[in-house]
Amino acid sequence: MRRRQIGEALLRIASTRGLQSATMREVAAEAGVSLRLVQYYFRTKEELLLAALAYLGEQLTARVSASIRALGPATPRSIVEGTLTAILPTDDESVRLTRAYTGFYTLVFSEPELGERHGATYPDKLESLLARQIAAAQEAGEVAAGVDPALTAAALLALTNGLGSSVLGGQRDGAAARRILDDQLGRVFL
Amino acid sequence: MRRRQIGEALLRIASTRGLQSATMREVAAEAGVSLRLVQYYFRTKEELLLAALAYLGEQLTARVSASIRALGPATPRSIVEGTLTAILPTDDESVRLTRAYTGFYTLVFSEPELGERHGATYPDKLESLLARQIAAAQEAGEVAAGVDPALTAAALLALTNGLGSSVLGGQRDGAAARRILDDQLGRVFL
DNA sequence: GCCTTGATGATACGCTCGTATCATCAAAAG
DNA sequence: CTTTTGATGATACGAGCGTATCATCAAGGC
Repeated sequence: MRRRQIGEALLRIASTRGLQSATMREVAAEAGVSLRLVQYYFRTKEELLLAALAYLGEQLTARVSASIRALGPATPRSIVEGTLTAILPTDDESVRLTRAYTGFYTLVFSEPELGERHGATYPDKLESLLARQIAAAQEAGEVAAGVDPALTAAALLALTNGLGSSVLGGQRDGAAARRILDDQLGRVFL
Repeated sequence: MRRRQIGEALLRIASTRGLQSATMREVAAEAGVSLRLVQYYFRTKEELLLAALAYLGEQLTARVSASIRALGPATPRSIVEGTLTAILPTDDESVRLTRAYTGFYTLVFSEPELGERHGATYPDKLESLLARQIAAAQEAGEVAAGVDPALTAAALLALTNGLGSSVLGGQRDGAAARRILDDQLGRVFL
């Protein structure tokens, strides 16, 4: 559909030139349509941003589940590892997704209404999912008894986000970030 | 001096309304001077941003050393802990600094020239400092032998940055972030 | 066959931005 | 006393932004 085509164009701009370059005119050019058409399908820019954010969410969850599936049978560890490595910007697709996502994340800092209108509980859901898997692994004896699942899940997710920022900032590449994450995962899971 | 007064005004805006609201006119109003005066002391906006970034760096390093000093005698662990907790947005000052810093950090994503003109090796310096302290603690037997100082330093710093983002994003408060960080520190240091 | 309606184009409006220009004025220098 | 120079004010300019307006046109319902 036209809406999707335009929304994807915005995401493409957000992951290359940055979300602040995603003006109505730029989005129209990127999508190969006229400015009028963008306005026709999205009455306001906020509407367009919200739609694009929804598309991004779809792609993100699709990537996470694909990454979990790629790690073989679903064990607590494979779920945790698959989730975190899917988020880490290691290949082209994850770099694109992470770039676009952080663009929206920082945008919400200056336009809090956008976040409210979206219900951005995405990180919280991920975190509780991870905590449940760690708790399950702990019951199965794959995680040391002294580990607090909630604290550890939060730490792993924050670590992954921080590593992602450092990769996007050019401080290290995806492989190095992956090594750091794997090292920490190896300290959580026995 | 006038330059400092104006630069601090920009930082104040960056830490409250966000860096993208720091227009020349807003900075002038915040500093209580005319637009012309801002232009007089900073010929271009980039010059102003660079100067403000330098001021921010000063404040950041000052806070880090104060936080290390506050933890008593300088041991490897107190240095690591002081550095990381100084960065974490737990009180008003650190929230201000972190907000402003992430503002600049994300700005560099869209204007890479700004980062080049500043030599933003700040995170790398912090990371190697932490790695040295962890290695020293390891030699003193305060850190398990199986720990890789470089990987662990990177992980702790990325964790702290990720926690900072989550605090700024309203996902948790500074105290909760502090608990997560302390938990991880307790797993590194015996 | 007309007429409504959804889709598309061209263009304009009002605003804010960074920057530039012109004028003024106090104080220091000669 | 005059002149120079650094500091300050008022205002303008051109560009880009989101949004709005007006016109056109193809297709489907009656």
